[in-house]
Amino acid sequence: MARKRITPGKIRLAEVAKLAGVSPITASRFFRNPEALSVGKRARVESAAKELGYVPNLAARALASQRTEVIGVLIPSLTNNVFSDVLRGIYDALDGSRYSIQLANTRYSILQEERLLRLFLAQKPAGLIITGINQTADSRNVMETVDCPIVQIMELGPSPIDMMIGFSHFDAAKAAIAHLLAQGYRRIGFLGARMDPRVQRRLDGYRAAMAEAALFDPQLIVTTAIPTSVTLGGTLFADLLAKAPDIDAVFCVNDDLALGALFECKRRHMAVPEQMAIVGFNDLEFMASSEPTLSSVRTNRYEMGRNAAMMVLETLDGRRPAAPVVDLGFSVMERQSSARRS
Amino acid sequence: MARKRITPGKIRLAEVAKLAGVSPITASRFFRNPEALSVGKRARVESAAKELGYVPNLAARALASQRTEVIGVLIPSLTNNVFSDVLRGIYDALDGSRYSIQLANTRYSILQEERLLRLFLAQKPAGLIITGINQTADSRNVMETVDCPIVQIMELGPSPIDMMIGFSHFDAAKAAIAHLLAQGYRRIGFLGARMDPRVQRRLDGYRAAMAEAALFDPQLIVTTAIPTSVTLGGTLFADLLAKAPDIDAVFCVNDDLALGALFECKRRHMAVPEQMAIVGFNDLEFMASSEPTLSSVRTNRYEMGRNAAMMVLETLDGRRPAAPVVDLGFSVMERQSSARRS
DNA sequence: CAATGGCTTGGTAGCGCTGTCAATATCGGT
DNA sequence: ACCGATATTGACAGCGCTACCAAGCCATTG
Repeated sequence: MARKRITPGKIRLAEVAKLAGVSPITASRFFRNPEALSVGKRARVESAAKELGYVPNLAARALASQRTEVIGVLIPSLTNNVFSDVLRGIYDALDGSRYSIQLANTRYSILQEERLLRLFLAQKPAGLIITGINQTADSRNVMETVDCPIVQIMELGPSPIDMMIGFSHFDAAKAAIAHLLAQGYRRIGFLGARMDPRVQRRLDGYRAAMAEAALFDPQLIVTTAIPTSVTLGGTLFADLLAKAPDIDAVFCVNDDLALGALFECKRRHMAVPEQMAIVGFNDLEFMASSEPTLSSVRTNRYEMGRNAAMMVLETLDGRRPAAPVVDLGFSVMERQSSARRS
Repeated sequence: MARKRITPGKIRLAEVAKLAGVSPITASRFFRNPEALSVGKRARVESAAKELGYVPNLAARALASQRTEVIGVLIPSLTNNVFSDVLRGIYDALDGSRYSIQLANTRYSILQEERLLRLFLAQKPAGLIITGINQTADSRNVMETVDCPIVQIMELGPSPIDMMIGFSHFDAAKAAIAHLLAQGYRRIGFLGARMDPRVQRRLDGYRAAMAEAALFDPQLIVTTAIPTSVTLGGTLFADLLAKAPDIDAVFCVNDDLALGALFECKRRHMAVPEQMAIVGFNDLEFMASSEPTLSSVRTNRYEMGRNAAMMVLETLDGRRPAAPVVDLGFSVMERQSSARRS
């Protein structure tokens, strides 16, 4: 026969309830919905809990209530600064709430993503934040059957699973090119790395803008599947120059590439922007303080993370967010590196 | 009387056991220690689980076993690239294991850290990874009484709580200064931001190296509590030049500051390294591809995270790691920005 | 004054799994 | 063929909390 597995010093809800002179269930209610208690008992339970240093056992709570207080977050990369900003927003928004974060890294693989998704959803998360709109069909199915708020972040698309917050990468890239065209640049190269779906859409935006201006030329495009880096920016820029020596500007799908291109220009003693204009994407902090300062497309990454988490919280609170799809927009930061052609 | 709360479609361990023709407890054992089963039953349980798509309920497991399969990770910042590298190492090491990560951000506050620590430890984590060696006395007490592997990362110190992996920030800074001295630089400035304990120790290393060379001068030091950024690097460097216009080199406590200083030099048309040598810290990727390339102290951040997680895993497996304290060292990457003085 | 209804509180059972120990099967050695 | 030792398997209870229902309490109402 199994023995009583008594746990000596541990403080359980029952101990708090006894000290407060109420039933365990009333004490339990105090932690979930204090409003439901009479003022007197509320105070008694509160002080008893504090006196004993009670910390609820989350596993027991999850088992009994059949739900957890965990919000799953799926992002494709931990290295990319873009996602660290988003993450910071999410953590900040959830700070102080009773929810915690379960983070996983899909490494830009939608199959990996699907696997992680199943893993997460099996534990009944309170909510889910997932990157992008390119999930596998199975992933979508799983998400549609599950009953928890889901926010897709980073971009916008036609059929949100539940909620969505992001901006149009196509429009953002197009606006960057429009800026360069307005400044008088004509042979505008394109540098792309990693080529994930969002980068792909930036390429589409570039292509559309160039085609509209009747300036499109496939020779101007250099891309690679290799993950981005400053060094890679230099290499790709060199490749581009080899293919199209007559370019007068380059649009980089992110700021690391742009910085690499800038350094490569310096190495070749090419004047920026006189001989070569450069525009990046994301507007990381350093873009505003380089020499020359680098133009970029500002995206609101921190707000994206923060709002996504807040949308989840609101839904969990029963208050449906004002809009299920939020466009955070972007703005082209026009700096020295793309100033008007002399 | 309470009703049977039956959950219709859900697959529980009992269902798997029934299909496999074994008792639930045997099925349970399969998931925790397959070796303990006979080959036949092992195969039967395995195929039954796969057929039903069984996913264990972690909350129930945690409640019954009185422990979780979560490794807590406490880091001071989500923005700092340094920590994203460490995190990536941790995630990579734990990928495929049954453990998951619970991440929290202390925001460089040891009080915040203590609060998060209590929160974590109350849920009985399988292990803990914590940044640095400057915890509050209470934090230390809590950690010493708890029974789980704990790894302190990022630096080394005299009295590890349990395990420790890092390097000497003091020695690393001293080596950077030694390099500059060897190259013939004499008036070497110091730029510091955030000034967390590790940065402080780098300052100590700088001070010691300069004092040994009889070149120490407090006028050469510029620090601030403001979080680091490239822009700040430019600003601090300008401050330093105002205080000590005769400096011939500058040691920056991180690479962002170094990059900012480089840009400021360019803005002032100061030749690097002819008029001003620059050395950074951490050796982020871009340091090797800037123009000129920037010297820095390479630290093994990814390995630090990876090894820390592996040390936890080994301990949980009952295999005590070879060494409880690991010094990952550093290396001074000598590049153009600190080449010999002409 | 009984009936009604809202607010609070409590009792009971069970969420899905595993720790402990006991029982049974297997095996080599004498 | 018997013994003890080892490898497998099973029974039971309970981890700490909450869902559900019921009951108690009080004020209001016809």
